[in-house]
Amino acid sequence: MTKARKTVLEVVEQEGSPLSARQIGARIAGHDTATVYRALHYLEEKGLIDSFVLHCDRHGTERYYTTGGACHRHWFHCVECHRFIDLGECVVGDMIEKIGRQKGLAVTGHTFFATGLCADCQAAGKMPGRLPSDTCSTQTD
Amino acid sequence: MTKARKTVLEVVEQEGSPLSARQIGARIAGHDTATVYRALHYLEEKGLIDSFVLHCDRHGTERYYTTGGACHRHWFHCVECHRFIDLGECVVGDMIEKIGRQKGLAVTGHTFFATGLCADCQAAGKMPGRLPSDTCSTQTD
DNA sequence: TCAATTTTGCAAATCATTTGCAAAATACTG
DNA sequence: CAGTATTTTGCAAATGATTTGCAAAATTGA
Ligand SMILES: [Mn+2]
Ligand SMILES: [Mn+2]
Ligand SMILES: [Zn+2]
Ligand SMILES: [Zn+2]
Repeated sequence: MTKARKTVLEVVEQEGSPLSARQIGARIAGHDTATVYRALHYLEEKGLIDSFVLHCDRHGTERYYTTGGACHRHWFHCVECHRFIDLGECVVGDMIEKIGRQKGLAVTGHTFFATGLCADCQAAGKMPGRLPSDTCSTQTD
Repeated sequence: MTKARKTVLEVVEQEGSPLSARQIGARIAGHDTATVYRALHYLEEKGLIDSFVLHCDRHGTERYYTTGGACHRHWFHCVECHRFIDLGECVVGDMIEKIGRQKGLAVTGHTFFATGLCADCQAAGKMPGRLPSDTCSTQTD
């Protein structure tokens, strides 16, 4: 494990919630974007991190990385403040495994996440279909 | 509803399984890529189609479009032949709604799909972690 | 210590998707 | 219907995330 890869892994593990490559790069000093992406590929292939692709109006289509391993989790993405909220350990794995087996499929992976408004943003009076004038107050990088 | 938009909608509805913008464009004669994308945005905003973003090694990160409306479904993507297989009507909507409510979240949408090997590709002796020399026999566009 | 292998930084390339802009199509109005 | 306002489209150029070629730097191993 090289220093760059270790650093990327530590950033992902310490954050706890999903991070984009751009966000990871911003948290690392002195490493090129290509190195970050190559480290992410390496770590995912080793099973040390997981990823999923999410599209939101503000950030477009980006891949997000989380800690990997046996106990994988799923997330909620607030379309207003763009924070991720932990939905807990996977509760759909067994379900999809069973459905797949009924159809003769060998399920090796799945992607699951929800979107909407977090509690804070609801309290702030934001509506799901918000105006473009609304700002992104919490997530700037 | 303009002709271009109607054509795009018909292509999506007639296909039944998810299609990428590229595939949709290939099924339509005489319409620019930009027009296809703009039609897709329009149709999705009107709730006539749904979409999700999926990443696979062969096709990279692409957005896939399906028929929209009340009864939405989820899909399995074969990483070998790249066909989509219908997993039936959504069975996670209520579940995630409940989990969200417990955490004070206003869930407005979710993405859920599985990946692996379809029955045909398993029978053909393909393994989930396949070699780059394996070819994409069924999906060419 | 020296050659072989792997990793990195930098710049350029990819590729899906978006956007500016003027022409074409459509909707409206008198 | 004619004339004008609004919307949509085609084309080309721009975007932005991600990938890749290549030579230098770092690491490995004998
Ligand atoms: Mn976001
Ligand atoms: Mn595919
Ligand atoms: Zn929020
Ligand atoms: Zn298959």
